[in-house]
Amino acid sequence: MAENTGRKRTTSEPRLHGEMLATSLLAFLKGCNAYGYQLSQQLSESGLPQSDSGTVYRALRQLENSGFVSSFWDTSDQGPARRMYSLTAAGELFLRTWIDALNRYQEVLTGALAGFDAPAATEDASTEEEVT
Amino acid sequence: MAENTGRKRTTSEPRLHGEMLATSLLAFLKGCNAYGYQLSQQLSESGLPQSDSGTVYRALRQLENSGFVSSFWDTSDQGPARRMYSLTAAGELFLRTWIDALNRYQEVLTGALAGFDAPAATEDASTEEEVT
DNA sequence: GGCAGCTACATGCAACTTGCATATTGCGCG
DNA sequence: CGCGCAATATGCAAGTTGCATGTAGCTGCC
Repeated sequence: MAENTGRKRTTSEPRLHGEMLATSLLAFLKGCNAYGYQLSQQLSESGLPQSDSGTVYRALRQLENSGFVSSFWDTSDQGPARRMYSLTAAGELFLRTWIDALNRYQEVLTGALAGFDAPAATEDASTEEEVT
Repeated sequence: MAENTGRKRTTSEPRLHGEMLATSLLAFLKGCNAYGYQLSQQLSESGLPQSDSGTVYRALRQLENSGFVSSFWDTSDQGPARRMYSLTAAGELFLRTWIDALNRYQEVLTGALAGFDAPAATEDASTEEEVT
């Protein structure tokens, strides 16, 4: 049974992944160093969509390959060894650049809504001016 | 020539794709109906990262499969037929929901920056300041 | 001791996505 | 007519992801 493995088209809730996951991780690492399990849990409590822990670990490895984070094995504490991650200078720069692009993106989205809520000749008419 | 097909790891600039591409398209369609070629060009001028036209066409088809846009062939004008897209009610709802999630996402990112510039008691902050 | 359960990380697999090149069709133009 | 643009579509290889599962170390508990 269960001949559906690795499905993507099911009706499961959306998951955080890709660049948004990567940059969220960078953002958390800017606050303080952390390891994967911890970051995975912070994401769960962040109000963002849920993320898969396997995807989180793989995202961290990719960020390391890209030089945006660095890691070392931490065996100083009890329990299984943890891979501690910290943000690099390149990672910080990338994060800032991303936030810039994000602002443009958000302008596109909210700009569309503004045009909707104020109908009446939304052709090329810039109706409102700055009235101070 | 060019025995590199389908590469991904080359040093090309980042491209807009995935959910951010999809929602940008929805946003543009909220302003007015349009066809793929047009949307692809609007994206080029939007200040967002570049996007591949093939990816744009496929994104529009997926949005249609998901019920977020609808389309019909427009042969009213000269030139090759165009597939005109328009936003559906479901698409509008999805767009609003996405924008909500986006705001949380942006709080995470900018919150990290703020916490960095103003370091002080985050969680379990060792409140041991200079106590003499 | 035995062993369930947690922490922490990792991976196999099928389905899905994507960048680039290329194909197709209809039209205007010199 | 041949050329190029407008407009859409697709083939392919490489990359990405959700889910399940596997590994290993430690703790609690009887």
